[in-house]
Amino acid sequence: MSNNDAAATRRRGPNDPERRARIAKAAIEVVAQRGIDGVTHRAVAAAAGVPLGSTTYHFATLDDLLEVALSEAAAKNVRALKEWESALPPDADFAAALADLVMGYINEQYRDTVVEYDLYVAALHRPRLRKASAAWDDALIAFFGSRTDPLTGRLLAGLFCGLLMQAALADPRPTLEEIEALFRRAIHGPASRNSRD
Amino acid sequence: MSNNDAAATRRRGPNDPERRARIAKAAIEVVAQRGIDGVTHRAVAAAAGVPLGSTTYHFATLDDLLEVALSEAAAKNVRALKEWESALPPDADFAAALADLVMGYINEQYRDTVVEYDLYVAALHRPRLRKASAAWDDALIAFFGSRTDPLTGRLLAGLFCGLLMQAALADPRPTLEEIEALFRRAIHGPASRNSRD
Amino acid sequence: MSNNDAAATRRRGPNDPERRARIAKAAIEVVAQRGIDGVTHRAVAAAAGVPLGSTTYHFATLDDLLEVALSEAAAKNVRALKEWESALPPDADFAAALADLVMGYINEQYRDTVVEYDLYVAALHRPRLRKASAAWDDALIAFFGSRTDPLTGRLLAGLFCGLLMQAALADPRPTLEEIEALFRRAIHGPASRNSRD
Amino acid sequence: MSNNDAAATRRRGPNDPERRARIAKAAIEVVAQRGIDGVTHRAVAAAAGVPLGSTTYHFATLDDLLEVALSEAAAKNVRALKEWESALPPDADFAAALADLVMGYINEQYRDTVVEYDLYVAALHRPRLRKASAAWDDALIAFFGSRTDPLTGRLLAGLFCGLLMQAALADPRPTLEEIEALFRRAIHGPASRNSRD
DNA sequence: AATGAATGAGCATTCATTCAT
DNA sequence: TATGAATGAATGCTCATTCAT
Repeated sequence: MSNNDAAATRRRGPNDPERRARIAKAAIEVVAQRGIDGVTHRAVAAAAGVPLGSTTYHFATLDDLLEVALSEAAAKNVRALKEWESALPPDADFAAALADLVMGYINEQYRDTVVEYDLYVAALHRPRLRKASAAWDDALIAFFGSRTDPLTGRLLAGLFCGLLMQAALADPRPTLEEIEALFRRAIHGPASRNSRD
Repeated sequence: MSNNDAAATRRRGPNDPERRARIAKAAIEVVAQRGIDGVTHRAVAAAAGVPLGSTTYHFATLDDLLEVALSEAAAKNVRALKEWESALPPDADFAAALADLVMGYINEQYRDTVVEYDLYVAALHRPRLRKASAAWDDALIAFFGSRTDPLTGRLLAGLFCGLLMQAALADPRPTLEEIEALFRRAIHGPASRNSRD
Repeated sequence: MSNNDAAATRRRGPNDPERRARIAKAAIEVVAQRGIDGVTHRAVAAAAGVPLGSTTYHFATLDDLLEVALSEAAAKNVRALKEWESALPPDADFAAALADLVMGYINEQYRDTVVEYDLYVAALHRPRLRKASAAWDDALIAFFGSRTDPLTGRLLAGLFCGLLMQAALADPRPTLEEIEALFRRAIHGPASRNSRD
Repeated sequence: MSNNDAAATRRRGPNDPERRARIAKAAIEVVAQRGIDGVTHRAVAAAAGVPLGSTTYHFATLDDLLEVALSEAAAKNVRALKEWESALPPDADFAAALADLVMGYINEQYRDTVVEYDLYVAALHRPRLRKASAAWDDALIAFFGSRTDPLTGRLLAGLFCGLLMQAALADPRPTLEEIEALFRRAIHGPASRNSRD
C-alpha cells in the first residue's frame, strides 16, 4: 500500500525472496484500480516496482499471475473475516455487527471489495478462477452459519454478497441503519413476529 | 422480432434503421461469450454481420457502445422480470416462484446472467455504467417489494443478487429445493416461528 | 530494389493498390539478406517503407506473408528459367548454356539463389511451404526434360539443384569450365564414350 | 556410447566431462525437430537434461553452440558415409547402392537429412558455418570420386545433394527404382550407349 | 566450476480510431 | 451516409545474456 515501502524495496535486485509475492500483491492493486482487464505485465511491473521481465519470470502467463493474485486476495479476505468474527463478543448484536462489517467493506475496504467482485465475475469467464471464487463462497457460508444455523448461514451469505455489491454501486450509499435493518429482518424474520432480542 | 423480419433486415446494407440496435445486441452477445474485454469493434461487427466501419459509425467509441449495450441488456432484464411478475398468480407461493426464477437464470438464461454481472462489475470501474447498474438494482427492489413490503423487498433483492451469482459459480449447482428453502426462510423468518410447510 | 523507388512510393498513404505486393517483395528481400528467421513484421515494414501495421493488415500472420512471398519468389524464378530457355537457340550447346546459367545464379542472381534455398529448407519444417518448393522442383524437371528426355531431365534437375547450392557455398567458387564439364559429363555420359557433339 | 554409460552420465551434475558434448548433441536434436531458429538456450538445455546455465557456461553465445553442433553433425555424417562406403563390396552395383543410400537418408535417417540441409542454408547467412558446409561437400566429392573418377565424383556429389533434398520434399517420395535409374544414367551415360542392364 | 535468477530488447499480433472515398 | 483501408500504440510472451552466489 505505502509507496514508501515499495520504493525502499524497489531495485533490490537479484535474489529478492519476496519479489514473487510483491508482484502478486501489485497485481491485486492493479485489479483494484483498473479492473481485471487492466492487469497487464507492464502495469503490474510498474506497480510492483520491478522490471518487466520480472513479472514474466515469476509467472509464466498472465493467467497464472491472475490466479495466484486473486486466490491470495480471496484467502486474505477470508482470514480477515475470521479474525473479525473471533474478535466479536459472543453476545454481540449480530445484525448490528454485520451492518458494521458491510459499512467497512464499502468504505475503508472498498478496494478489497472491488477486487473480490472482480474475482467473482472473472470466474464466470475463466474456469481457472472458479476455485478461488468457490473458496470465498464457502468461507462466507461457514462464517455466517457459525453464529446461526446452516440455513440462516446461507441466507446471510447470499444477502451479504448481494448487498455488498449493490451498496458499493449505490449512489448515495445506503446508511448503516438501513443495512442493519436488513440484517435484522433476515435473521429474525418479519417484524410482526420479531420481538427484538 | 420474427425470424422473417430479422432475415429481411440482416445485411440490408446502408440506411438500415435497425443497424444501430443490431450492433448493440451483438455487443451483448459478445459480452456473454467472452466477457467485457472481449468486446472489440471487430468482434461486434462480426457478430452483428455488419462491416467494421459500421460499428465505429454508429458508436463513436467503444465505451459508447458498451454503455448502450449494457444499458439495454439491463433494461431488457427488467422488462423480463416485470413480465414474469405480472404472469404470476396473486396467490402464488412466492418463495417457490422465486426459486424457479433463480433456476431459470442459472440455466436457460445463463447468458443473460453473465451479462448482468459483467455489467455490475464493469460499473465498479466505469462511472458511465453506474446508471445502468443502479437501474437494475432499483428494479429488483421495486419488483420484490411489490409482493411484500419495502424492507422485505430490499432483503429479497439483495439475496437474489448474491444468490444468483453464487449459484452461477457453484459446482455443483444448488438444487431448486435448496434455493426455495432460502427464500422461504428469508420471507417467513426462522423456522421455529414459521408455521407454513 | 532501388531505394529511390521505395522512397518515391513510401507514404503514398491509403489505397495504394500495390502495397500488398510491395510488402511481399520486401519480405523476399529480407529473406535474401537475413534468411527466413530474419523475416519479422518490423524488418519487412522497414524494407517496404510502410508502417508496421501495414504488414499485419495485408497479411494476417507472418506465415501467410512468408507463404505468399516465397511462392512468388519461386514463381518468378520459374518464369525466368522459362524465358532463359525460350531465348536459347535450338542448336545451343546445352552443357555450356547450363554452365552459364549456374554462373549467373551464383553471381548476379546470388540473392535469388539464396532465397530459393531458404525456401527449400524452410519447407522441411513448414508444410505450408511445400507447395512452393514442389512447384520449383517440377519446373526444374520439366525445364530440363524439354531439351533432353525425362530421365536426363531429372538427372539435370537434381544436379542443377545440388550443384547450385554447393557452388554458392564453395570458396573459391567453381569456375565456368568446371561446371560446364560436369554438365557435359551428365548429358553425354563418361568421357570414354563421349565424342563431343 | 552404450546406453548404460549414457544413463550413468546423465545428470551427473557438476564436473561432468561429457556435458559439453551432450549439449551439442541436444542442439542437433532441436535443429532436427524445430529448425535452426528453434535452437534456444532453453530448448537445448531441456533436450540435454542440463540446467539452463549449463548451456551458457559451455557455449558463450548461441552462435558458438550452433557452430559446434552443426560441425559435429556434418562430421558425423561424413563418418557415417565413410563407414557405409567401406562396408560396400568392391564389386557392388554402385548405382543400386547409392539409391539404397538415398532411400535411407529420406526414411530412417530423415532427421539427419533435415539437419544437414538446415546446416547448408544456415551457412548462406552465417559465414562461421561455411567451414562445416564445405567439409560436407568435400567429403561427398571425395567419397563419390573414390569409386569412380574425379569428374564423376563431382557429378554424383552434386546429384546426390540435389536429389536428396528434392526427394525429402517430394510428395509422394520417389521410389527406389526411380532413384536407381537416375544414378545409373549419371554413372553410365545415356541409355543408347549404356550396354549394362 | 556451475547455476539459475534476473533483465530488457524484441517479436507477432490485436485493436481503437481516423479518414479518404 | 457508410465503408474499410490504414496506422501506431499496446500487449503477452520469449529469450540471449549477464552475474551474484
